[in-house]
Amino acid sequence: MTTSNGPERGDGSPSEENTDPKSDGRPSNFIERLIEEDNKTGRFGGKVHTRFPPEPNGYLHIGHAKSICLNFALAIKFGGKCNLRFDDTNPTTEDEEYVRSIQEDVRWLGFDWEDRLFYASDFFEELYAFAVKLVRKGKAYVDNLSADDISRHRGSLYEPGRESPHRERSVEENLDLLARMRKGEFDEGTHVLRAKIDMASPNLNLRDPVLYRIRKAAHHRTGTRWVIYPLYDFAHGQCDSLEGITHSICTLEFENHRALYDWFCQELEIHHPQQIEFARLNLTYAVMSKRKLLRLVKDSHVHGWNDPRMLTISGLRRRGYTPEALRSFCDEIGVTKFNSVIDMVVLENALRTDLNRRAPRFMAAVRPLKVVVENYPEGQSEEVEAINNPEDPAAGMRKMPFSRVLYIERDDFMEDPPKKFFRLAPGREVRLRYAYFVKCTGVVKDPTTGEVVEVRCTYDPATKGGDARDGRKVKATLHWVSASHAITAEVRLYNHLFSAEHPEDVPEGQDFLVNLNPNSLEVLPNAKLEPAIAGAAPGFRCQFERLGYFCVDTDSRPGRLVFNRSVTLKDDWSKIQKRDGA
RNA sequence: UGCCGGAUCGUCUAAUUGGUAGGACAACAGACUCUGAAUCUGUGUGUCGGGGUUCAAGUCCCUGUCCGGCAACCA
Repeated sequence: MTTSNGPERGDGSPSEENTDPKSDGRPSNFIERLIEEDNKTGRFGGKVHTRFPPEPNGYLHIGHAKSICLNFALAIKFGGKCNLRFDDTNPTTEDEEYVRSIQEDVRWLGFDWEDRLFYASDFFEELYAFAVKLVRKGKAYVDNLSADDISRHRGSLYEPGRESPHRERSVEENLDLLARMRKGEFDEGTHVLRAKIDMASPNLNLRDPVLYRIRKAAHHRTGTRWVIYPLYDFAHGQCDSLEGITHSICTLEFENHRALYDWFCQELEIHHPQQIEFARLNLTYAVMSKRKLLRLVKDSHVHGWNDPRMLTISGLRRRGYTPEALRSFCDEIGVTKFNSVIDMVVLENALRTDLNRRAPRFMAAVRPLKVVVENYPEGQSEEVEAINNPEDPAAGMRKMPFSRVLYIERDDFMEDPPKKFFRLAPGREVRLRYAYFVKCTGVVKDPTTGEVVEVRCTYDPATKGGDARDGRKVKATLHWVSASHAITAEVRLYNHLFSAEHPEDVPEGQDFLVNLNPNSLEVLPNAKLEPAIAGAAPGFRCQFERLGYFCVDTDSRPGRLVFNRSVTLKDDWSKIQKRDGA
């Protein structure tokens, strides 16, 4: 066997080396420029330490991948480190399951936090001490206004807020109240700790933000040890500080929180990282918010978080995406503060580019159409040699069985073809890749439906291997499989989950679900595959020639392979069809 | 009516910080081709508007317009 690249697991590693960020020296985005500036002035002693800080309340998606790549690549590029930190300050929404999946996803993407795995909950004691310090300084107070009242006192975007009647409690009373909050003496919602800043600030985040709330819920790590939990603003920056983060990179919606971030670091007199905001990733034909993804899962519009139509990392992984493709995508789209929407084809193209280079090719008729080669002896078969990967000579060759009855792709035959169709049609000759030229002599139709159920052909023995020695040309080369040797598999074709380019643009009163694409999944239970692929294991990726890149799904069972279409090949013919408005 | 941020080809993104507006993707055309793939070649009236400074402005100043975010005891 000359095959050197047979089906094997495609989830992993040997060839999937980490592609480091471009190191052409020049900063490639505004964040790198800011860091270079800090390094020049010695602001952090030339140190660069970033972190990826997910909340374990959902699965990671492609937007997180952008952040992960950014943070880890920055650390690599500047010779620093990047931590993984779970921002687990809200016990009611967080779960161990997410902690597990997030770590798996970050690792799969190719990044390593080494021994620097942190949890905000690791710092609950320190955070509490910070709160006490603030109270002692007269910069925080316990309020027992209701949530509604606090909200009402906050004012509006256009009017200043009003101070709480409890704002001027004594330090002693505040200390006492805070201690009793911690001890669990009060019910949820009755008391909060608030910073004392400025109820008239034009930045609403500075209107005495809540620092701690009472939540008598079990935390996935600290159990019932705590009944008060810090809010994001009071946890995030201080955790950054405690971990020695230098550059705290987050998305644009936290821009207005930076003033608070800075205020805490100053008042607490602790190491003060620089918060830098960038625009989150948006893609056409997709939604990205965790809330909406959760909705898709909970309402069963998809089959779970790792449904291959989901742009979660686990969904993309199952779909057949490679870490390399995702990384190069993230690199390609850049980092700015501009609220942009990336065309989905950019993502798809990143996968094509990666897989074209290294995916072995196979033949598969996913919508098989029977072809009988009339002048090929019944019961006879032979083997033809096929190239495993024309982009990679080292991938070698394999043999494919050829015989009298074959399957071709239904789309490759038309009884009455339009002008630009140059595949098989009555009277026309085409090449069966690596095998022979065949000429269509007729069709057999279903007498009731009129549907073509069989194509009749003759082959030219002189064209063996696919070459016509007489210099004869054909306009098309088709993929095919031998019917008696083929294996049957299920193939799942995926299309955009949403049919609208911007699914969230909906008329008043409707929501993004109206834009769900009813044809996002098409299951073809009777695809015919060449036998060489029979042993493929889940995760194995390959190209089905002329169709696209596919991978073996985890739903596969012995004797029953299931393939996911990861992405189609580019297809000029379908473009012509669309343009000529078929 | 407030605060913060943003605006460069269709889309994303560069521009040595005041000195030839470039790349990628898309699109189109062609070459090549045993994948209508890949590859190669070619194709662009793009700096939000109006003023100003300057020999020179995407970059600086003034002014306007449009877009996004912000009023959880979520992150």
